[in-house]
Amino acid sequence: MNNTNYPEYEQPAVTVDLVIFTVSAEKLKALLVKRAREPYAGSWSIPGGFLKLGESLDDAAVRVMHEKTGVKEVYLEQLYSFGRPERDPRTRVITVTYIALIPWQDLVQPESGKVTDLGWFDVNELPGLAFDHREILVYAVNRLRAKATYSNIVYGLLPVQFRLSDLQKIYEIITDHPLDKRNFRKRMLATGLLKETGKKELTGAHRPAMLYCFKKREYVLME
Amino acid sequence: MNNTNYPEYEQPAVTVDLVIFTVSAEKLKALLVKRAREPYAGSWSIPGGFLKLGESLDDAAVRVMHEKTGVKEVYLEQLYSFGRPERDPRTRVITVTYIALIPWQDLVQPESGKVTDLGWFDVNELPGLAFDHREILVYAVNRLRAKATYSNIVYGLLPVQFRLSDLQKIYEIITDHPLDKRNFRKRMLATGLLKETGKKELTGAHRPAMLYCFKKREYVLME
DNA sequence: CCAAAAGTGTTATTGATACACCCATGC
DNA sequence: GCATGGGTGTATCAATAACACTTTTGG
Repeated sequence: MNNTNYPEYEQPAVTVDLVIFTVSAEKLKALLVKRAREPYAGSWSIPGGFLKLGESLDDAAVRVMHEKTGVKEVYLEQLYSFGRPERDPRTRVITVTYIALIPWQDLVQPESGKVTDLGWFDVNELPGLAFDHREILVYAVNRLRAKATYSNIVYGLLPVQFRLSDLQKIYEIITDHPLDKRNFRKRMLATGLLKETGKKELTGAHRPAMLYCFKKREYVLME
Repeated sequence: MNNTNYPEYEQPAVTVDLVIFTVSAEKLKALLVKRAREPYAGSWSIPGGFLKLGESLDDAAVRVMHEKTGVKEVYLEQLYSFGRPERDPRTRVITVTYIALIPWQDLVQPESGKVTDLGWFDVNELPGLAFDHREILVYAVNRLRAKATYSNIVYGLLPVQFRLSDLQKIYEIITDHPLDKRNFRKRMLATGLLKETGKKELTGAHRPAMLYCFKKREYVLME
């Protein structure tokens, strides 16, 4: 024993892994990284990295987010910690996972042009994933679905200004249920979280839509 | 670098800490341990321990629970992972925290007879706590409050058989709101999660109450 | 017969759901 | 003028909330 009462035996490694969501082309998608090295070389995995000793868990999540997407200001929420002893074949690794939400419009190069080791995948058509990353991703999708129904979490998937039909579409994609347009609008406006911008959408061969924004871009429980 | 692609620099320590709840004497209480050693020697803290390399996070939680209460079969749920670099003054420690619920009646020696380094504290009258344990405890209470309103989580605080008034009292204590007796009973029976046992409470100078139990003692969402 | 907790229904209010047509624009 | 999505109101139904007295037992 040392005099600090801390164990001297080996400690597990700690990583921070992210399930980064966006919505595009009517699909809920997650960002995956193709692994370059063993184990699971060539497999897709969710992005992550080792926790550095000086940084908090949240800081590590922000760092990984920035490394993979170039974006810093996003919705981030700790999801769960996974730590089965066998989840990494080499050594003991505890992973603290996060959900991140990013508006499709904020991505620097949508559909990852020439970068082939990064890809956005429809969460309903996932490739084989390394480690226990499928379990993590499924857990994240369930959490996102649940929170969409009782919070304004989807603001993280929308640009600053949006049409009510954009908002409705996001809800429909995440929960996979169609919504009634009139009831949806009534309910959303009743929350008091939205504000008309006064501006109108210009493009499109149809009546232009009022653009709305969230009064505060922060997580709030609804209803 | 080694050939496993794992960092050779120092890893943080990983602990598993528990917020163990019970309800007694009309109060929601948490189990605290008086620290024997520095840092925070003499302060109260939530029970916990270092993760062993061969055990899962859940296994570690069960182990700590058993060590402190002598009880193994309890409701356990992972709460959150805390990892501010300065949260332990000596070295980097990530803690994965859990909530545990235990029926007062299951405790071997209620009000911890001669054991003075363990104590049950009203969550509204907490002593000074070591590390960031106050933050963790407050977080746990909020989670328990929230879940009480939309799940049957309170089964973990009740013995196998109980009166509907016991159930109501638990809800009132956790949420700190009085409930209407008739509406409460209607709503609870409507969930279909309860079953009459046929037995009746015997003690007491009043009409004996029907005893109920949960059809399944497992976590279910309500409403 | 008194104290103590158990048990039991109805009404009013509120929120949720279902549903169909006209409007403004670009081409 | 036609195709496209934008925008609006009412009626029904379901869930929730408010509310007070009778019953059974022990002492």
